[in-house]
Amino acid sequence: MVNSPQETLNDLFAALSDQTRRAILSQLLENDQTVKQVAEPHAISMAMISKHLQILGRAGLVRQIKRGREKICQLEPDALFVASRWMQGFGQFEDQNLDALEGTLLDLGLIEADEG
Amino acid sequence: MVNSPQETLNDLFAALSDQTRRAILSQLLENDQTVKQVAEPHAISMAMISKHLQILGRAGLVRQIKRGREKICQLEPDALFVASRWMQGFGQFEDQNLDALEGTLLDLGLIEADEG
DNA sequence: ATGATAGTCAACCATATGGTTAATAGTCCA
DNA sequence: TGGACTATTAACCATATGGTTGACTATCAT
Repeated sequence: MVNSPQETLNDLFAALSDQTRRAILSQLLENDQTVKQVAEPHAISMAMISKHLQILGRAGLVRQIKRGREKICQLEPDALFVASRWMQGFGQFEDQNLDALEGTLLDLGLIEADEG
Repeated sequence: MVNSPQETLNDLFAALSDQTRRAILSQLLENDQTVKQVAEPHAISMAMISKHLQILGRAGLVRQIKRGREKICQLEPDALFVASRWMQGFGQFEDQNLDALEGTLLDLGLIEADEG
């Protein structure tokens, strides 16, 4: 079941619309963590953390790798790029300039094409 | 009642998590529209469009100006910048690199400041 | 004044979400 | 083997959301 681009954006933005989930992403930016470790700073149940991680997983923002009885959670920041790209359609703010820049940079060979 | 930064991001991302609302933003990117005009391409009731516009308004993405019996809806793209900025905290994806690169390129004279 | 038009509000429905606690499935280890 | 630990699932609750229809307010035009 491959999601449509619209559904992908729905899931992405919905995943980002909760502070706990954004905090989890920040934690995972520092380093990979087990579910337990992810839960630690938050005053909510493990069950809820598990659900949040599911939502982040559905959005493609977090990957989980089973290791023994633990599960390692890793950030997948490329998913954010999709959302960022969508936003760049809305000209006036500075990212747009960066977007325009990308083509130039590719031409100049200063960056690599990594179309996800 | 000033929203906390977290609540601001909640509202922003939640507003973006619905395709109808994203479509409305795209419409308003083209030109300002009355509520009626906003509703036209969508197969849902005016009441629902009104609600969507409320949510977009709460997120700071759309402003409404009353003109006679109509209400003109205008895009406020600066709000997107807040969300975009938040995303840029997540280093690994290329915007960040582009951002860092921009200064270098300016130094090299390969691009002009604030180019379109 | 009357009617048509633009927009919002209220009541309602179904479903999703953030949260809980309790139960369950795996895994590690003494 | 049995207990401790990690993580998910199930059942439940309250609230929010996307949607409807119908009533209502305000404005425009004849």
